Amino acid sequence: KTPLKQPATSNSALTEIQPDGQPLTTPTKPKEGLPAEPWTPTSNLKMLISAASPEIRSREQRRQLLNDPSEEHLLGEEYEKSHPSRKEKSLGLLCHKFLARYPDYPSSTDNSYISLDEVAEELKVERRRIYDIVNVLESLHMVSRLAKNRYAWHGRHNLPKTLQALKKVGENNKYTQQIQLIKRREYEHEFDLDGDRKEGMPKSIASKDSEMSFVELPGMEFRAASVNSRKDKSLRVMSQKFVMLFLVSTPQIVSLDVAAKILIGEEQLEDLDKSKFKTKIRRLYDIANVLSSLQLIKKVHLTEERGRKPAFEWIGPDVLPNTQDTKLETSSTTCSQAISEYIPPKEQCSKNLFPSRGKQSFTRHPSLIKLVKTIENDRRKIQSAPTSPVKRSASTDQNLSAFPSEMAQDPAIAKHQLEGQSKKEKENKMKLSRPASKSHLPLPEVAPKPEPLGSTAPCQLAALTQTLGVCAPGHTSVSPVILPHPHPGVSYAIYLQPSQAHSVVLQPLPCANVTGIKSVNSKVLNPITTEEGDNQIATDDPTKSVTAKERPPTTSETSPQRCLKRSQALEEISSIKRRRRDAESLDTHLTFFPSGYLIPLTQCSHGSKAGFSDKEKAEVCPAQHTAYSSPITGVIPVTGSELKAVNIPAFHITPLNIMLSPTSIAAAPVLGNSSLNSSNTSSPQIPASSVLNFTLQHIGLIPAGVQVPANPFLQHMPASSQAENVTYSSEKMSVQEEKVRKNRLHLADNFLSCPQPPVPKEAQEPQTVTENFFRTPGGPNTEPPLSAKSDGTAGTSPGTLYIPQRKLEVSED
DNA sequence: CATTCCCGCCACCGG
DNA sequence: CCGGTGGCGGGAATG
Repeated sequence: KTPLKQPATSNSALTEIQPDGQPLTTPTKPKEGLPAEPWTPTSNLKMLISAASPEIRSREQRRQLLNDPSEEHLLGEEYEKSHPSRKEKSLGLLCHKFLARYPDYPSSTDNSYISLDEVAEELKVERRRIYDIVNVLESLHMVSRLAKNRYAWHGRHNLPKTLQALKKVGENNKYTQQIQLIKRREYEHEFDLDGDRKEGMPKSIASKDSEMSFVELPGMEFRAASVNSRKDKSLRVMSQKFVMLFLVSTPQIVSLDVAAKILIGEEQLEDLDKSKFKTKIRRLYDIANVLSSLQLIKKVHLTEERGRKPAFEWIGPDVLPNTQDTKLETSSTTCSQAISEYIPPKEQCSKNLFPSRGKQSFTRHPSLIKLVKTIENDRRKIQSAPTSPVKRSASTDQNLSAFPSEMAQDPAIAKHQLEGQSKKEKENKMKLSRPASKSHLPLPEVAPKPEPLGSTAPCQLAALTQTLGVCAPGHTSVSPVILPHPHPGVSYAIYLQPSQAHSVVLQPLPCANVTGIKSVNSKVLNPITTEEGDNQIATDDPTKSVTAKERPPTTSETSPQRCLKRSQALEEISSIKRRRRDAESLDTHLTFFPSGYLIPLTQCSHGSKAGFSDKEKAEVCPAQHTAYSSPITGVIPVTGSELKAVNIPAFHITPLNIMLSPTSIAAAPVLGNSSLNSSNTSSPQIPASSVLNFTLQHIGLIPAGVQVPANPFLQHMPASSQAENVTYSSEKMSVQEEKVRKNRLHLADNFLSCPQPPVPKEAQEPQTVTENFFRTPGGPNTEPPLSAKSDGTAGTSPGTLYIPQRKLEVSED
């Protein structure tokens, strides 16, 4: 109804102009015109949000009619025309607005109370919608019900505890297993089209968890006391369960359908009541939207066989496994967070984003907006692309550090800066910040689809792998890069599905920059992936193959791991079995990934996002997506790393001449400790110099590109280089830069994520190692290197390693 | 057509 | 019994 209305347009224009006025005037009721709400503090925020919000951004490509061939900036934005747009009424946006009203970390002094109808009125939405938001917030103990129409706002203060509690409960519920089971089941279905299959264990692990009711926090319950109603039903509980799923699963990614199945509680096989399932999904979307607004999760797409399926990735703070003292909790939560806590609550969001600039002006700054939009769009594209290849400009970070001036060019960078200035976490609210946050991981991730393996053994391998950072070898001149291991949640493996593989690889990236790389990768990978993947995967268990090869038996089946396995398996198989042409391709492939440094990444759970934030900034959001999308890339690196770690004989490796870098060495010990001891010693001698470079670069003392000499390893990669050249061609800036960039990209791409197994305690060791390693250069502990996280990224240069922010943080602590 | 998810009916329940 | 809550699912908007 009234899709386009002139009047509306006018209104909108006005609205836009108004600094605060809600950009969205009530569509339904034209009468009120623009209510000038007293949004003082938040108004700016809103604007920002609206501007930044992905939804709005593309918004229908805005009138094509109008054209605005060039610029746009404000103009483009201004006439949105679409008032009634559904997106503008989305729960996510509404939630943003809601959140903007309250400080993330309200000081005890300010008592913020929430009056539902008041809020509803102000936000101009039906009360019903507010309930949706409040209910999930309540599930996180960010608010508590005081009385009838009244809630108390606690902000994120309780978040750490709540998450911890939820995680604990989730573990008790054996959600991990349930997830596994469901995935396996799915997998089976897929594979055995016919269904049937004897099914090893159709019934789930009885988790009679049944409905656990609402998880309360120690300090909180009494609050609600009198008016509190028990028996909370769905949304609240559902929300908690949903969060639990993220907290317990290793790649902290949960697909909607899996979540729905688990939440339905029914595991009983397939009685998937279709309608029930649908309803559940609907609810999950509601919850997810709110959680997304809270920056706790973000939407991703798992590329799976048959297309992609919606899923969400946890991007919230890591929850420490062990509770220990309260103090710990608080502090542990990431330094940045802690810091943020103390930050003035008030301005939080938007303002912080652009501190240096006038906030308002900044907000409106056309270029900024544009950037945001662009980013968003890119991100979107990437995401949307079914099998989008990787793209992401790894270069971003480097550039930043190296050449600040260049920032302008890279949107990501710009963002980065912005964020950097402000406290990162805080601004999360803004959509702007969002993109940045996403990107934090430099490594591409692999989406895992655990199903295949069904097997059993828990995989420590994965853990190992994860633990170690895998380094993708740079190409040619590039110095070795170290990838920080993303933490558990961060990365995941992509499924390599046979079918997908092709597509993925082949498809060009939306992003120009990356494209080149991608294509290269694709070339190499394709052959293998495609064929092998299909055959292999379909046919046998990757695990088996792996094992045969020399893999440590223990591989587990975590989803990510599986991926790895698969990929590895593929590779191996291909190499061995399919020597024929495949072998060739393989070689190429191998070539492609010459050496890598393994760094032990600790999986420190503690890493806080804040740490990431830096990285995030550096990496544009798209990157992540990219990562996901490009399974291939990820696979390769992983393999290499794993191999090393495992001591796999690597014939594969051999050709490459992979050497163990210092990193690897460091890693070795870690590995041993962590779980499999397989190799440790195997590492060959590593040139000390490389290490130094590493460190130095890392620290930022040396420009990444510079360190060249050290890496002997990189030198070989004939095929790959060729590919690169070919693909890449096109224009280049300075050769060097380009190269670097490429490398980076490569690296990034390559870095696959290693899946992280849930290995709580062991992490410490690795961490320690890592820290020491890094510190060495710097000096005594202190965190000279990246010191502030902000620079970590910057410091990094092409060849440089990425240091995981977490580490830094950890070390700092 | 598939995915996302808004809208709002209407059952429930606390007061 | 009333009005606040919030389950629930149709079906519209989007992809």
